[in-house]
Amino acid sequence: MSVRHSLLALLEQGPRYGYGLKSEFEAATGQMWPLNVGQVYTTLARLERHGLVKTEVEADGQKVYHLTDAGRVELGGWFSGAVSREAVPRQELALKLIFAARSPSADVGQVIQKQRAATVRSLQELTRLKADGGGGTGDDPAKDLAWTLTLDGLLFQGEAEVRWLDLCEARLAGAASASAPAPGAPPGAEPTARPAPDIAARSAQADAGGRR
Amino acid sequence: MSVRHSLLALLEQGPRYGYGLKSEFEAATGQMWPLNVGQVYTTLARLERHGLVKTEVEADGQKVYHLTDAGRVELGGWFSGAVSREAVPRQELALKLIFAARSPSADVGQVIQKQRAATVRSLQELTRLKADGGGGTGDDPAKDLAWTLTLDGLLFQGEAEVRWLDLCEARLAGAASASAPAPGAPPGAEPTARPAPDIAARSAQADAGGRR
DNA sequence: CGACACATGTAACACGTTACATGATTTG
DNA sequence: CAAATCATGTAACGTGTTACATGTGTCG
Repeated sequence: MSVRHSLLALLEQGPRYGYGLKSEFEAATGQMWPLNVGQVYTTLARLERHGLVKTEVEADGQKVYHLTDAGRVELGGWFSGAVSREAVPRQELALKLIFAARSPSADVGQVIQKQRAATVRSLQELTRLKADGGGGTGDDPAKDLAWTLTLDGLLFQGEAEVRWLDLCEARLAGAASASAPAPGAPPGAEPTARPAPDIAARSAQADAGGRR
Repeated sequence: MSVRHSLLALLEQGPRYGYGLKSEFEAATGQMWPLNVGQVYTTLARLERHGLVKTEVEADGQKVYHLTDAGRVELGGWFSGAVSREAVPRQELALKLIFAARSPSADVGQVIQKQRAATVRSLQELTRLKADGGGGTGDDPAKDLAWTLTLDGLLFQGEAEVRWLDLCEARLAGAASASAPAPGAPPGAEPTARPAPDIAARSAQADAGGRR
């Protein structure tokens, strides 16, 4: 759903070659998301099959793709509609924890720790990237924007994930102690989300090797 | 990647019928994720092709699926590895904003507002669901756990998304005023993420109709 | 009897992704 | 000249997803 619409967005600004779309896509995302040329052509073929795009063959055999009216409508629909988190990929991580919790062979706590460590590592990497200015050092403003938006998005997602993992850990510990009551643990004391700002800002040392 | 591994996890607890896996999957996720039976069979066929699952045909023609050693290894790998946000679906929303920002026909501000409104609505819906106790009213503890984890995950994701959208809005306003300098806007005053806790707790009234 | 749950599958499609094959043109 | 870039595409695979076709058994 993303490549598809992105190509339509690029074609909105005028007819292009398939190859050109690849470069433009990568330019627009600041090399954040490399795109295989092959995928451009397969996607264009599907778009053409759906009547969102039309092809014109030039004298030398090269093909120029351009948007149809239906394509313009589709693009408008993308821009005016919202992206839903529920519809999109089943939350794999939640699924994983659910099944890890009921698996005899898996240790949920460890699954959480593994994921948490990986996410924190990725957050540190992202903060580093952001501090570096995104590689381009300010040559292309569009690229910088793309980088900033993307990096921020990943950071926010990652921070939310870490907080969620912590909450899950607490919840699962509570569930475990419910079946085998822990000493001095008052029932009904539900674990709650604690605010955990600046996760990514914490030093690598503090987290290296994982907590616990 | 999710259904695949979930089925392996279910088969870890013993051989099952394809149909039974569907019910168990839905029971495990508390009906959070309905699963088409057809997909169970197609997925099982793929798993068998990869040698992660084996079939035994009973006298009456019914098939029993069970895990192979390779399947057990694969499952272990799932549990012990981390899920990466970068690899998984290209952040569609970021992509959308990037292309909306450079599209003459789209109004980025409006795209952001639309998405924000939808996300806030979904957050309210989620909080409502959570308050309701997840439909099951405590009959099945596994189901409650699944619901809690999932709902919390969606809540955290959604809250992060709203905060990110706000940040994007500020950034884009800054970028716009950079090309056409706003009066009294000191350059170098970078917009920053403000903490925005309890977004979902805000009343529906306050947000109905969108801000602005 | 008829509806419903159990049980099995196929066909078809969408999207993403990679690997491979081919050739023209440009440029160091 | 050789390498890189421009340019086009096909084949194949993985995953998710839906719609359809078929049959058995059970229970009201």
